[in-house]
Amino acid sequence: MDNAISKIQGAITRNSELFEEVADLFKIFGDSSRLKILVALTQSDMCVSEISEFLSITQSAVSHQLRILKTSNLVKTRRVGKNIYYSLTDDHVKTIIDCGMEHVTE
Amino acid sequence: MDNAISKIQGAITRNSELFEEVADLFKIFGDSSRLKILVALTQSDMCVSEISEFLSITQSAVSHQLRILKTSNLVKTRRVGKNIYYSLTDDHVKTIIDCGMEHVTE
DNA sequence: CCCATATATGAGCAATTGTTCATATATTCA
DNA sequence: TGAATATATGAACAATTGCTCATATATGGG
Repeated sequence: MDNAISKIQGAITRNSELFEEVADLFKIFGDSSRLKILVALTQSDMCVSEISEFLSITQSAVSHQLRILKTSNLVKTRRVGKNIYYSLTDDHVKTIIDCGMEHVTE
Repeated sequence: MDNAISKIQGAITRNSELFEEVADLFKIFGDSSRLKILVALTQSDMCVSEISEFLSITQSAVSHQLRILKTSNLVKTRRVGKNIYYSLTDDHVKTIIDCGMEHVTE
């Protein structure tokens, strides 16, 4: 009696694209540099050089990661003089991170 | 006045290992095969061949993914005759997935 | 306008990842 | 016990990833 199972299969196959999107979202949170950037941004907007400094990685590396975050609409930018400040687009980000934190910290 | 920033930096640097753990958790959800397996398991326990069938990937590939899920304690197993049934260890998994789904579906 | 500073971008590379194929292990049934 | 079935495992490989280096772009100050 795999009727129940085949219903599940149906639901998942039918929404395959959705799950791929969700997986892609999680993938973004799945790198510690990006995660730390996002965590930092939940506390305060920051510019590239600030992030680069506290993560101890190259400005270039930070820029690359920020581009990924921006492309996926998790962060937005505003220019202030020579600096470009990054901030979260919404607070889903914080919710998701908290969700993961809760699991890890039991 | 980067006092605020340096506090954030401190908090993140101090908890660096925690964030790496959290990132590793998200990484697991960041593959669509694994995600779909987890989603399926929120609905019903399933054995390897059932999963393999509905995901349309090799039994071997499923086993490999299940091993990852088991190693990270997201799923547990029980043997029933020739089959090994996989189930979620707790419902944090569902919570996390729902979190991500909510963001994607706006 | 030119120079210093801030950020972005592209190429290249090592490391990691997800899959498949072949094979090993384990359990049931005749 | 031996064949059939279910699952696990290891090697190999292509694809992806995250970083660095070099360089491009853009802004503000003198």
